Amino acid sequence: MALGRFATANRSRTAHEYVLTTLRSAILGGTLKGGTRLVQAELAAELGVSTTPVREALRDLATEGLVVMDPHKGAVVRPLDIAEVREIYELRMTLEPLMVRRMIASVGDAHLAEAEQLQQAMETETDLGAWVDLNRRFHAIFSELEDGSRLAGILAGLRDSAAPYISLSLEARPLQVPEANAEHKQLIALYREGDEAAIIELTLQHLASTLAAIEQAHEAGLIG
Amino acid sequence: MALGRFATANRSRTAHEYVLTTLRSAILGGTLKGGTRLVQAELAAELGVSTTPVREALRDLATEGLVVMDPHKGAVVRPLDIAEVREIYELRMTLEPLMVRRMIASVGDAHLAEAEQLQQAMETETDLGAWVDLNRRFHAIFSELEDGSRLAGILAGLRDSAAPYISLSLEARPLQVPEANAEHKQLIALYREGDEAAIIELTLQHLASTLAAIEQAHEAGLIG
DNA sequence: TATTGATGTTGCATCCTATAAAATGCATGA
DNA sequence: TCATGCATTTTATAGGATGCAACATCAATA
Repeated sequence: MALGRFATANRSRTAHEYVLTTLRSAILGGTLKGGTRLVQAELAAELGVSTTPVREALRDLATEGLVVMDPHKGAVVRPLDIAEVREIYELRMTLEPLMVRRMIASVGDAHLAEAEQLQQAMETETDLGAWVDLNRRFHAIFSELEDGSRLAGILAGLRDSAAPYISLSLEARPLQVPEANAEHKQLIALYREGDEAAIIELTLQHLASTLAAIEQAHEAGLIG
Repeated sequence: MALGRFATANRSRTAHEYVLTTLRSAILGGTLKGGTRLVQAELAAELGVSTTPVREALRDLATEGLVVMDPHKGAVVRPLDIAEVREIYELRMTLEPLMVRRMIASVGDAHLAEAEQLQQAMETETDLGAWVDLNRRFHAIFSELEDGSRLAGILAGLRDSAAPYISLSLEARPLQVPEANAEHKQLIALYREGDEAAIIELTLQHLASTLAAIEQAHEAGLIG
């Protein structure tokens, strides 16, 4: 099942946590596609732990919404359909503005400098997987400002659920990358100015264009 | 710890599910108060299962946000503070209108008749615990119309998290009950008419007044 | 203050049981 | 005779119990 790539870069405090983060990365990154059966014994053997922490991790992913579990039947990677992606984006477009307002209040120069560094790295990054990872870290800088709040948790869950689709969409239409780079640059500038309305507008526009790209890729048959 | 009252009325398919629903009810109903330590061995003995399903249930509750778990430290019932209650209501006031729009589209006469029955039962109910349960079932009729959607899941989580506070607030200010009864009656009428704007307005007003009641009870020192 | 030891509790591995789905055999009807 | 439906067995896999090891906490001591 080729989880080794994820399994190595991971020094968790507990086996359960290790399995959880490994599986989550594999699902979000698209390595584990929707519909894949997740057999406890197989995963345990592959990751070098017993089935107990694997079961716990699968349950966590189930309540997070990334896998589906039925009693005595087992766990399956949740196969999102396009309707659910649309709902996720509807909710994000409703909630992200609230998040923006809070982040403006708590963002500092250090954060913006860090964001700028990542932004520049993304400009020159050619590997798509690496770019996606940088992108995640970029947005994490802002999200972590409000870490621990309900809103941040909900949005994180929504973003995670749509992440596999974004990866696929980027593969299908790589020209989205320069667009996103430009938007990130603009975003930093707007945060420097503290222009709330403009940030919200840019955010909504970014979400709308991402959803449009996913839908196009879906209609073209590039996404299940 | 007196979980027996919940433990009996529960015929789950798995021990894990049984523990999960039992603990959740106890937390939502206020039997297990915020800050209470949840020791796996104790719970297992009390519920007549081993520690394995208990741990799984605790993890579920942790990702639901009802308990906090630290590695090797254990689980504690999450002590909500008033700030978090405010955030929950802010989010609900943002999201419930979306939910209303969907529910109007899918509600039928049978649902409204069922809601009316519950509404009438609540008019005459004197026991507070029983009233709270009827209230939950009343709102569940509407929520279940959209069951399975992301939005419904998020809202269910938010409502659950605030539930202990609502219980406490009702105990502190029982006059909220007739108010709520009147609002429920009005709600049914508005759904019959399909008046979207009015339903949303009433919903927001209901949320605002509930939050105000909780805050008053909090300021009066009746709520931790 | 730092260190060490005792204690309680979690976390994990192993073994066993319960369950659901698949496979097999049998009977019945065309 | 063959196909089809039903009952029964088999097998794969999830769920649960138990025992032990790892860890955090706190108290006692230097």
